[in-house]
Amino acid sequence: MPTITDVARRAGVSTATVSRTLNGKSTVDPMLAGRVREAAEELGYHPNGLARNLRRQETAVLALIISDVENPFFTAIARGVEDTAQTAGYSVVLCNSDENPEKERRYIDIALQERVAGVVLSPTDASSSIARLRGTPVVAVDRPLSDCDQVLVDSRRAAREATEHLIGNGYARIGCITGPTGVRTADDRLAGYRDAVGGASPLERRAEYRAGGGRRAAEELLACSPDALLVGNSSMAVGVLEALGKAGLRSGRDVGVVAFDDAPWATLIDPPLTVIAQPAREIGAEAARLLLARIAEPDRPPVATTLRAHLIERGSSRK
Amino acid sequence: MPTITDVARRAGVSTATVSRTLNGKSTVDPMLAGRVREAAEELGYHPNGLARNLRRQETAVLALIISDVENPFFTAIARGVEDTAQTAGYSVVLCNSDENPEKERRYIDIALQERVAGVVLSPTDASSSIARLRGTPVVAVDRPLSDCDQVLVDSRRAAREATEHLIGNGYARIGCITGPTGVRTADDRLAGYRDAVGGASPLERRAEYRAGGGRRAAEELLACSPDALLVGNSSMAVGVLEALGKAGLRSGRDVGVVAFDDAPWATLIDPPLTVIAQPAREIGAEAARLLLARIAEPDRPPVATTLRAHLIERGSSRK
DNA sequence: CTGAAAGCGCTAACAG
DNA sequence: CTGTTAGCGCTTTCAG
Repeated sequence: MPTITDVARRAGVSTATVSRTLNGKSTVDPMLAGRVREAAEELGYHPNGLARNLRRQETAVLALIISDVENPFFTAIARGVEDTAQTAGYSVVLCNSDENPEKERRYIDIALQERVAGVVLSPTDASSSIARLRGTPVVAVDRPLSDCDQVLVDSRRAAREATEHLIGNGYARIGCITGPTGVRTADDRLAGYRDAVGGASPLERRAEYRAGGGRRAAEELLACSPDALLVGNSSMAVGVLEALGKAGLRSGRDVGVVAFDDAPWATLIDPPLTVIAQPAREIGAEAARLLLARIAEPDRPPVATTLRAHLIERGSSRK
Repeated sequence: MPTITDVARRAGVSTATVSRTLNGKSTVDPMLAGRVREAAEELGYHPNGLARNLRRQETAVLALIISDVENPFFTAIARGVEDTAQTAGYSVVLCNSDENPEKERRYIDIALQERVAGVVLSPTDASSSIARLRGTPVVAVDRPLSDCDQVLVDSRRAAREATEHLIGNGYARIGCITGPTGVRTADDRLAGYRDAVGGASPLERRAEYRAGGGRRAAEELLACSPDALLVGNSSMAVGVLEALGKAGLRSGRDVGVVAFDDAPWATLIDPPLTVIAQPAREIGAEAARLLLARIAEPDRPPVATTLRAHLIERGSSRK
């Protein structure tokens, strides 16, 4: 791979001139500039970003570490981050920690080693890996991280409201299927559910935030004949709905269902799924804004933004 | 941020010793090694990957540039790539080109600049940006790229079979909704459709590979009263099904529907959606394997793998 | 087994 | 406006 020296030699100028031309920093004689560009073109020269960044001590790339690429909620966040980062001249690379603290740690280390300008993280656990991040701007999304910027959603309240909505619609034995213990959103959603039903209930189940988790939890819970279910996310909802179908139960009429996340398919099913829509893209956009702000001004106090989720009432929560 | 020099000073050794200790390359006196590790720990030292890679002239990261993060087909590919890359000790960063050649170009440049070990790409167009990649191992997925390793799916045949399946089930006015001209999978799917219906048809529509595109195309096509629809991907299918619903048409009975990609929700709707399932994860895994092979042996001739999609017959293609 | 020193490719003073 | 030069932080000969 050709280097700046090759280009310089070929154009008959110094490396400094090549650098200046290609970066458009200082002004360069148009003729030399022409020669440089030509030489670069002919050689198929690509600046070595490693060297450049090493020298400049900065990168225009942001890392986004999310816990599940296959979850539309997180990909929507990714879009939000990306859109606002792009317009600010940053690129974003996405890493999938897969809800796995070990993989998360690996990606954090990589982000650190590659000296990205900042990282947006949906932490798998509340604290562990954050310690490593000292020094690099970070913002947490979806789940809290002590002492840093964060963009959260008021899950607890949303869960409570959704449960109250079910109660208001005449459901009396409401179950809750949520994510694993320790995952903050899962805990919060359970807490909100309890707020509404008046404390812990035997109709609570925890499982992976995936279709399989939802299915297993629902199958188990169905033995207790609940008449409604609050479901922790849309992946789980897929499993829950499958389980309902297999048991010959119709959502709404037999078992009221409300799930977090407004999946694209929510209106396609019959009855359409009542959901708690989270402003995922906006979460991403806000996270990117906070990150950019922190990069610009590393010492400002951390800010926590909490966005609101809102209930979209559809058929699955009406008898 | 502390450097290797800081660590060396604190441990009272040379930078060379620090490097050796931390990389476990050569053997180092256990006592010195202990001091080094301790110093590194205390300082919160993270090796600067930029410097390291610059020196070593290699990175253990792969770039995966896909055309739509919000499309489950591509995220499944991502999982496939990631899983096999991980086990080989590589990490993968994901970039979303958003079907935008401009963004694709940016990400390719970044990948090159950061000197990633290789890139997996689902190209937005057949050739343009590839030229830049000379020198870096690349494998194309989902869509072809001249002169390089690729992992494709036999879309044309799958589309033909799906259309024949509809014909076999008694549908006679079959429409086709596919992606934009120039996107190879879109062209292939249309070609397969034509193979089955015996040539170009007035019931063809092209649109963005998104829900909105599917919806608009379907609304338009519905004016021609087709009795069945072959749909280019699952995002489009969402829009198509919405349009059907709005028009009071039931899939299967009124309008047969087959769509590419087995979305998780396909079995949730009524009737369940007949799909052409593509082995997305396997595509990713195979792409990663090819890439790794090429990294190891840059001069071997390009290989093209074609995987088969298969029809999963469900209710939406039966009257 | 350890240290000194060179250099990866680039940018940014600093002179000219 | 252009060239010379000194590193950015790290690894890796080469001596000791």
